[in-house]
Amino acid sequence: MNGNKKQDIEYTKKCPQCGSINLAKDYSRGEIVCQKCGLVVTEDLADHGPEWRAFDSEQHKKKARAGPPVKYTLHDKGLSTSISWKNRDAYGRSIPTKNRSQIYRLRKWQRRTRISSASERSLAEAFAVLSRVSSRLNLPRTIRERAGMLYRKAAQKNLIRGRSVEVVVIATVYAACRLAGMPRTLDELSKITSMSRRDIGRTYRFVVRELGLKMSVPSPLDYVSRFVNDLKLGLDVKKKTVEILKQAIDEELTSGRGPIGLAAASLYMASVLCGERRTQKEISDVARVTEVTIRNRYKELSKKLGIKVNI
DNA sequence: AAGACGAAAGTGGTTGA
DNA sequence: TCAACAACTTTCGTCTT
Repeated sequence: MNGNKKQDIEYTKKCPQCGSINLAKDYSRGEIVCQKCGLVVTEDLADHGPEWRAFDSEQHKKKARAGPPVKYTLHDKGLSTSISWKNRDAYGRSIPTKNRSQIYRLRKWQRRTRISSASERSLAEAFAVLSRVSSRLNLPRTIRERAGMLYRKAAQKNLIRGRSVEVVVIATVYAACRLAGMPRTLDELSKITSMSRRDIGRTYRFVVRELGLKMSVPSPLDYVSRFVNDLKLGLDVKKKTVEILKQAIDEELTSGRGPIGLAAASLYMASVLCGERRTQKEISDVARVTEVTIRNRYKELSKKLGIKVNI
């Protein structure tokens, strides 16, 4: 990274590294982060924003009752008092028996509130991770909420035990994307987090099994919108791509083939046919498959569907 | 010079014994 | 648990525009 990130850069300005204007505040870390290249532009935001994100109205009520926002890392700091188990007061005098039952009740409640604050703390951590991951992916709110719901279900069922909070959150994000018909690859997830594809996949399968989620196999059609957007292509190209893919599905050319490769190849063909041509390289960059795969698929499709593509 | 092409060898995940 | 297998990637030399 370049060394001048501490200069006075407003988050309304451009990223000094890649020039993108897509900078976003990351409340959970107190940073301004470039959404394109990941550069941390500024640290230490003056306003750390709300401690909590509300994922549904019920949760909002629960979280909103509290006073001013506090950084979750400071949760509990200086606020809790411990009550010794010895029956002595602050001066070391023994406490009269008539007050003992009162002290006992205090201890009991302290024990209870400790337990609840521990679980709330881990939820806070989870939602911080969720917020970070989903802003890196530019996920719509509905998907974030869905991932949040999945995580809470997983937490209720004690599925986090023995796993890191982070990997479970990422797995729920992966699941939520697929449920919403906007699948991301495990590679994408592992690239923006510190977890490996293996671990995310394993945790994902575990969560799906334990929560009894009904997952369907991703269709190539699910990828079209995103790729069209990323390549700034028109609506006609999108329509054409979908048309080609539907034909391919009808002719059963899709089984056993990777959905991304199929989507990429169809998009390539459609872009040429519509006169808004993108190179195989450009498409392979956004689709994250190689040009070779795009070539193989598109050769196959144009031959079997009888679609002539003149380069 | 850039893009497209395709052969050949390598990689990681799935499947079935 | 292991080997076979198909899809996909990497690499690289060649052809086309």
